[in-house]
Amino acid sequence: MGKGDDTRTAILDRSIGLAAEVGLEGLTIGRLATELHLSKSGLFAHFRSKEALQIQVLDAAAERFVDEVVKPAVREPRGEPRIRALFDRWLAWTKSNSGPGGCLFVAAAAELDDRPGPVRDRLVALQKGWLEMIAIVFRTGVTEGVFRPDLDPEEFAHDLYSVMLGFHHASRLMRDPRAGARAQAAFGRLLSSARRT
Amino acid sequence: MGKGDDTRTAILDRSIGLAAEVGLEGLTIGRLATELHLSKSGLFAHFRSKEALQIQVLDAAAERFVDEVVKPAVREPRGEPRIRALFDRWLAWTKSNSGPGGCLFVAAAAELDDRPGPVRDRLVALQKGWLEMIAIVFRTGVTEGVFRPDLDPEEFAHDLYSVMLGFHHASRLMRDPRAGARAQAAFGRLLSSARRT
DNA sequence: ACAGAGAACGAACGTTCGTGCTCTTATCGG
DNA sequence: CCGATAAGAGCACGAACGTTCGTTCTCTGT
Repeated sequence: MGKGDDTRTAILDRSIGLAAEVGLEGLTIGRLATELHLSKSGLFAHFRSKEALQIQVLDAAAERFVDEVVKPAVREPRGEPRIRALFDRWLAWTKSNSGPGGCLFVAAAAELDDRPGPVRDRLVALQKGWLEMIAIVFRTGVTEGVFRPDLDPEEFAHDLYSVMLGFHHASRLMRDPRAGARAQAAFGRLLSSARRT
Repeated sequence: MGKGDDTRTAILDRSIGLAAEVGLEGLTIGRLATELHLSKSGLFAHFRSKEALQIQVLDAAAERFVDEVVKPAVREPRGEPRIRALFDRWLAWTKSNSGPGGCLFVAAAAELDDRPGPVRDRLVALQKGWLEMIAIVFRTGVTEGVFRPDLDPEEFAHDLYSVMLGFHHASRLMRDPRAGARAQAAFGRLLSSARRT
């Protein structure tokens, strides 16, 4: 504990925002130090390599994501309300993440596509966890009798993620004001095709 | 013209592959020169700045995309065959683009999300053109009477692009062998919901 | 009061970055 | 076959990169 942890938290905080803008590779220790009024070496000492920093940034972002998106959602009633909360909060997370940059995970996903290494491995693990979370929520909806039992929960998760990616693209890159409405519409169609008849 | 154009083409060729791997920012003149057995300065002379190189890389990739995806697709019959050809060839383009890296445009989209400048502007323009192309193909399907006239063609384009993004994510990052099948399934659902009853 | 740990500093390292020069070699029209 | 012109090499630059080092504070526990 103590002061060091506060600094570390502040570093990771800024890193998340910065990495969402310029990527995990574009994230630079020098710039980070300047913005936080630290020396490069002092900042560097908190992590012993840039790679370690990148991984910890991913972990910190995931922790925040769970707090802001997953936890509140699982407090909603099983079935449709819960999955809708998941979706709505994910949208809000992507929109905020404040200022520029969009969602760190989406940015990192494209960046680490084909660059093997521990950082990529960590991201894949986190994404797998998130997709599994969606699938689980869907499955509980099935056992509750509101979703069709003949559907593959993982495919549902995949499709939902596609909607989210489409939203990110339309809103962040294309700056399309209809992005939100379209994401909601696509989500609605996905839901209604998953509902038990 | 002469030899210079051959070199330029070779540079852009390698640049497209490299940029798909490491991004347009990660694309480096030094590495490019080494791989192509050129001097940094000799290579640099072809473009007068890195930014100009990045833009020309985007343009070159777009040109190739049109040749490999759009042109063959518009030779297909109007309506469903044409839009299916568009989709299938896009999938093939994303898979090949040979070796690692995936689709340059998807990578660039995430990278340039919130980084203003001429490169981003160029990418947005190209993406807008591509989305418009999808919408136009959809519209001709409407006038042919095979697609529902009450649907928004641009929304259809948006939804189709979402499917593509989902495929890219599942296949490139997650290395999910079911990515192709799921993309086809999602495409099938999108199509059947767009067909006239 | 003193020892030790933790946190941050400034300076420097070897590399690589993009970008300029100048100079030499190839190419091609008259 | 020659001379203009295009293409590329060679070299150097300032800046930024990640990383290491030795040092200096400021706490905390004994």
